Amino acid sequence: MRAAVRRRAFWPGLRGFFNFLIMRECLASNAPTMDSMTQVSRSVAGDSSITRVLGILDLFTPETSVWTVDMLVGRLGVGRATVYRYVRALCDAGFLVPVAGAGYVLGPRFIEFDRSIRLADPLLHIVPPVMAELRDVVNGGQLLCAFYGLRVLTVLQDKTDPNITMSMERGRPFPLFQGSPSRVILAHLPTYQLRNLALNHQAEIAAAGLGENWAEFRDGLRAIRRAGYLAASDIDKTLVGVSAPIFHAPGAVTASLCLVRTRDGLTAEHQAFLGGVAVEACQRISAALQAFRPGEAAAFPISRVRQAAGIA
Amino acid sequence: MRAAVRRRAFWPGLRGFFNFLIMRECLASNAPTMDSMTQVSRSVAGDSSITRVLGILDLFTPETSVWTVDMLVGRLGVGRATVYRYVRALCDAGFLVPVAGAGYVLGPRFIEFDRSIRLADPLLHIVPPVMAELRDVVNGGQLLCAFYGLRVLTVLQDKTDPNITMSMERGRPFPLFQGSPSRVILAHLPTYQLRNLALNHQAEIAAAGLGENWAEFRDGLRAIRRAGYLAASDIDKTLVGVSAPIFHAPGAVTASLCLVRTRDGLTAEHQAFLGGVAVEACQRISAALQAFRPGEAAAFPISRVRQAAGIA
DNA sequence: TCGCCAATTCTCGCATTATGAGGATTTTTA
DNA sequence: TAAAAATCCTCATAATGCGAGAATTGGCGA
Repeated sequence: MRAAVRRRAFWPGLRGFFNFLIMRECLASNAPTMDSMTQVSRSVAGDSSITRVLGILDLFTPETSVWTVDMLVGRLGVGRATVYRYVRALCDAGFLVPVAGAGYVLGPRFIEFDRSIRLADPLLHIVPPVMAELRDVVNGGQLLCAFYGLRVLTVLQDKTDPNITMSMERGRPFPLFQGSPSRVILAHLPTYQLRNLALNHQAEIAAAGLGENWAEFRDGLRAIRRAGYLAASDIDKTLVGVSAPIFHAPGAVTASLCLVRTRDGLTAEHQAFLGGVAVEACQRISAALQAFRPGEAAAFPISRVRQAAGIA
Repeated sequence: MRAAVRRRAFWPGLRGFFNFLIMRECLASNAPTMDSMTQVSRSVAGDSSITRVLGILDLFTPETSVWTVDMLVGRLGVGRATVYRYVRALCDAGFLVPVAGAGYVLGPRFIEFDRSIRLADPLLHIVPPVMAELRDVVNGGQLLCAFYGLRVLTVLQDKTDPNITMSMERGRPFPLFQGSPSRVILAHLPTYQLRNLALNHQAEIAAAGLGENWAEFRDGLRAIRRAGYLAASDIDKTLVGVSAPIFHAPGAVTASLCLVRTRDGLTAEHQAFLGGVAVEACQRISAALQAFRPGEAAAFPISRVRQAAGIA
């Protein structure tokens, strides 16, 4: 009750700030906010104190980046003491930080872990020089997108054309079935994975126009695989993304490189040219990746679609 | 047992890769690896399944970025089923991802959360243009360091002098009592916070040469506060960092800007000049921060040193 | 495409430990 | 310095996390 008073004291201002941020981002790209889409598919968890604690972190979005204990009590439906226990554990681990007055925000641990991932990622050692080399040829923008479990997200960005306002900086998630970076990765997944996906995500696949049934889905992806690259503009309608796959082992896709140009006046020939550039670059990247330490099986994330999940 | 066989199959190669990374980093900066120092002070937690689960993530360092279930069983001393339960919760939340064969690595959630923090951080909207403006004046490097709870870490970096090899990119933690960015923040903390720090971290303060007792500690920091900036080269001996504080509210320090130059041939006059530049820039940044949305109390992390911790 | 084997999940009884209410403490602000 | 708000501590109760083994699934080779 008392906290509610405090909250009102600084909340409207913050809201204003974050609305500004969101608007800025939405205006920058013509794409709708995709975060919410990926956010939803995440809450398939069971119930235990552990999932409840981890679930708290999901509440901290750019739109709602400050949570007071009282807000959490209301949201989680558990006692105040329990919320304090949860929050304390997360604070001790550095995942949350208290802010002046009251409330908590995401903590420094995420920034540190991101660095840790960057340091350990061979892709980020190999790709930057390739991107720099391609910069003038592409004359637009480039994205490196990694495949994590069942998520695709940008891990590296390079932009030259100031007219291209890509809000696709590191950390921005892609819907699994939309955008050329995702779909070109999808196309190179092993068959049994694709079958599981078709079983578990039929509605989303149909909604993305990837086919109404398994045969259509499979054949569509096979066509992409045959072409070697995929050009599409299904996320930002004013842009075209030309993506090719990157493999950490023969037949094992792990990422994709996406060359971005404004759609305006881009001929089919030019698209094909960009496709060739992307494929050639990705072949070099893949080779470097596999040769990084000779004879080594690298540690790259794999997809894991649970069959049981589809039955429920 | 069977997993141990698999592990041996790919482990040596990975070790080689990461040793390479670590070496590369240590060679780049002449500074000792500080991560371990900050790592240690983190494990003050009690014991519960929650802290145990969160503690698992701490095991994933750049040196040991892949953990198999069997390794975790050995390390945590809990049953295999329990480890699977923990790992599953973390995977479902996106904090871990299974890799081919066996084992887990840090997941995409950290990359997404880092972006979330970047989007919500007013500093990252205000400071880049200031850094760009200072680039030619400084003619070296610049760091923006944020104060998170009781941690200081780099959140933004700008480098022009190629001779300065700063391994201080985003996410790199600073020891609380070392380095000019940390110490200049320390100097502007409220008195009761400093008193708690002096109680709880006496040994570290003495080790960092900040005084053997409360009076020395306080007076040293007061001198820094009087000067308005701090020049030091206590982390990388070949460099000098000149730092000034940034305030999110009058008297409430939240970050620091650090101008970096090679120590070689840097006169006292030049140091004073850089100090003036830093102070002036930070005053502008602070003003912008406080004016970002007029009349609003912003949500900045605060330090919270628990008095009870000092008694134990 | 099928089948095998390792990797993961499930089942269930038991015991540890998470929970909530309210009071004690600490932190912060005036 | 003192008052108010936020955070933490204590303890009895009951829920739920734990471990061992069985059952299942997913990944890889033929």
